[in-house]
Amino acid sequence: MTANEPSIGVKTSYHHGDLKAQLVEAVRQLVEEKGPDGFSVSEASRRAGVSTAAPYKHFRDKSEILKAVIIDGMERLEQHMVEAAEALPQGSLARIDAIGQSYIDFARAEPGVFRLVFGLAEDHDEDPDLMARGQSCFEVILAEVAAYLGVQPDDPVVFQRTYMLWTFVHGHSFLVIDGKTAKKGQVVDEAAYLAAVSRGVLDSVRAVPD
Amino acid sequence: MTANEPSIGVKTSYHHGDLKAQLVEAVRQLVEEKGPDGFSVSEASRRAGVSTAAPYKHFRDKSEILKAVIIDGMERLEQHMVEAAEALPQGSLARIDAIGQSYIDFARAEPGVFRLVFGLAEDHDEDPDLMARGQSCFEVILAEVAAYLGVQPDDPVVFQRTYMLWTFVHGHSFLVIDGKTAKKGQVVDEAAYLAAVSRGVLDSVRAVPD
DNA sequence: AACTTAAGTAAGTACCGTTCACATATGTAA
DNA sequence: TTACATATGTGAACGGTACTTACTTAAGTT
Repeated sequence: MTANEPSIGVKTSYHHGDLKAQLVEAVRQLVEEKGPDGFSVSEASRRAGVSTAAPYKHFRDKSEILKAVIIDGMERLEQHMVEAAEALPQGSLARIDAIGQSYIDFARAEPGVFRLVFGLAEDHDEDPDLMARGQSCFEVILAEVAAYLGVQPDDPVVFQRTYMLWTFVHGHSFLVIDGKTAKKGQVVDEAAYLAAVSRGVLDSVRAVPD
Repeated sequence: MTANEPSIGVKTSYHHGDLKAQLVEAVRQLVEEKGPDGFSVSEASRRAGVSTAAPYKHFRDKSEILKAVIIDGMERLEQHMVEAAEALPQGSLARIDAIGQSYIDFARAEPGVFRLVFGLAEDHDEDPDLMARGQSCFEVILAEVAAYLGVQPDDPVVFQRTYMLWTFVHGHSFLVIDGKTAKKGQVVDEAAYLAAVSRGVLDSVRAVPD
């Protein structure tokens, strides 16, 4: 046992009992505190109250721990979106706006994790777990757009419009957490702004040729 | 002198002559090769053919080297945008589209640097150099949008529309380099897509209340 | 030619990622 | 219960990295 007491969880015996989950939680906290690349396995171990070698019984290497944090973040983001949608009537613009807003809110609440989820690692597209989770998130909005437009989800126009909305919300989220919008009262009313965009994308924009 | 020959530049004498610039270039290469957090000062020193302590005569610490790479990237991005615009008539939608396309092209060509420019470091918004460079980039599009809409650049509507365009292009760029669009023939014709969005944002979207 | 300063070096410190040999707890089967 | 396999912990070590320090050498400057 080290001189330091663990700062999260309790290690009551030689065996920890829940180390894997607590390491993920420790890394999540560190990522928010010090930025996506500002965490160390050592520091996470210290916070969980175990030796620096212990994590390697649960994860192959540092990047696997990161991946677990990313997947956890994706799951929470999707849940956040679903919850935001539930309160509003299906097939309504308000519901689509609420989903977009929840996406932006998540980025603001957990910028470190958000950055991690989207692109810190270069090789996301080679990992089937991550791609599947991402697809699952995308389908939440896709289903809503299909319902609003009154067509089948596999109609190409649904993908196009959903993608447009996503790029907008995604881009705005990044610019927000990068402080690029921090100049005084720009984008004062985010909700009105969102509504204008979704209206434009879903009602006004001409079809893009396939 | 180390056993390794420098891989970029030539060290003809005890004094290097151009170490600062060559370190930035070495880091730029490393960032593209190994990702934004996959570079080390040591490796960059090795590539420039100097000892690992030499960089600290030119930069305070690792983050200052990164910042130099970021500013260099921002300058090149802006130049890229300006060059793309020059070929086309001022005040035309084609010109605005070309600027957007050059932005996306840059992200595709230098995904590592692009990621660095936008948000790897958490504290961009606290650095006046970086903010000024970013603003300068933004103003390139702002001026074009103002010209297209036929109003003064300081008109609030110009900011709104420019910001909308930026979030779209920015979001799309990130999704592209993250491989999130890599599923078959989605967004087949990027140019047509861009044109539809810019048309929608600049011609169709209702005004957002201030 | 003497002095200051800019720009390099080698060696050292502290930390980090990872592995290894080993220790201890837990589960299963005799 | 006992014996053994397995899961999960430890401390010590290795090499790599960021950065500092004391020292050296080149390049102005007067």
